[in-house]
Amino acid sequence: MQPQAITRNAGTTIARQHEVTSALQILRSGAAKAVLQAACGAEHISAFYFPGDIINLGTLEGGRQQASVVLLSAASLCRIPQPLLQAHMQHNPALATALLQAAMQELRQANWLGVLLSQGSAQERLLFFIHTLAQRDLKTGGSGAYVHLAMSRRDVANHLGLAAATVSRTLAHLEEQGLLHCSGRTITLLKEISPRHNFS
Amino acid sequence: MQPQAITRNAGTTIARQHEVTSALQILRSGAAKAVLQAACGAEHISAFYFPGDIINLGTLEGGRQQASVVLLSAASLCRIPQPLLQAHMQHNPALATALLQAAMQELRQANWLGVLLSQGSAQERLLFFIHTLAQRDLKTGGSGAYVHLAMSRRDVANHLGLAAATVSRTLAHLEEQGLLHCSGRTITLLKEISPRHNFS
DNA sequence: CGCAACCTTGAGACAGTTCAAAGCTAGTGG
DNA sequence: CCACTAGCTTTGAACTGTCTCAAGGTTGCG
Repeated sequence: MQPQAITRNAGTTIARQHEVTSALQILRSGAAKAVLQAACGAEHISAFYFPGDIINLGTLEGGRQQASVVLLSAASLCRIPQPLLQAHMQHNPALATALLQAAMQELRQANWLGVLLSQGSAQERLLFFIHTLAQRDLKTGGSGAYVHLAMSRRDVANHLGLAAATVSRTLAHLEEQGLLHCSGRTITLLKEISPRHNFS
Repeated sequence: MQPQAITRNAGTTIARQHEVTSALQILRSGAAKAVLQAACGAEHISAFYFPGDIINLGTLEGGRQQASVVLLSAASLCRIPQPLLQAHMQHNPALATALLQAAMQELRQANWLGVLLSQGSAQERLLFFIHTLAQRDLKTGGSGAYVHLAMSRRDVANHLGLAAATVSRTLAHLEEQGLLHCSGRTITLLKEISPRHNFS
């Protein structure tokens, strides 16, 4: 019973909504999106995952996966079987705490997305999103000066509750303002971004 | 070191954003709202709490309170000091699991709110909200036939990402359609509500 | 090279917002 | 017990940010 290293291609579904699994998956490289499917057919991308993120926290202890997770690029995963996880938890109670903290972190992000979706303009939503990606880049050793979007405009739009056309237009507008430069899926930040909706 | 019963009046703040506390609080009666304050001054009501709900899960294990919690009516709380909680957890490992499950439940609700905020019309948002309250009423022994709103229209509007005027208008419209009857803060359900955005 | 998916841009439509005024309700103090 | 007040709710009218629809441009892959 060992942790397993796994590699998969872009487009692969690595977790399915409602699923009950017996292993925790952690993204080691690449990017993924969490897609929440409503009964009526509507879909919402509730989160994006990057290296270090836990994919299926929800399936712990017999819970069900809240959303399907689809890879946005080729990626590698680390799979930790449930029994192994439990063995570790017995030796190391801090692990349970760490998982609870991870869950609270996810909740925090979902709540801030709620603030954005309920009160932000298209521009605020986009700036916040880019800012978040840049922060993430900083934390994982990047310069924070440019951001590579792993996802399509349509995915960004869906996540932020906008139309794809609006994302396109708003990016163009931000570029006119000299805030950033945008070429394909690479965004170069030209000024400090201080989204109106700051974390706190 | 015992659990404490506490009673407070409407309007009392029973948890503050960013706070680090050393006790878990559970709502025993009454209702409350969780208010997330952004640095810019914007506020979003991320959730409403009802009897049985845990108010400050986020403060467990040195975590910080994610949002302020304000009572919507006179209420009673049960306060469980951290040491007591930990003592129980040692005897009963299932308790840690239960807390993680509670956190995942909160996350689930936040995610569904996201779907609603990003893709639902005003009518869908309201129907979903009322439906949720009715379901809650059913679970706690009510008939599910009528719903008492513990919160103001403005609070409902804020939570659903609408203007208060829109909530008022939409309720009037739903009443015209014969779906429900609305008198003050009491809503009587006249037909089965099947929101387009079903849980799943 | 050709296809399929993605992205951009324009024009028009519309749901919901804002602002404002008037009606209602519940709590307070005389 | 009633008058008063502050906040909540409703409703109207005008406005606007974003959506939808559609057409053309671009990219990348087989």
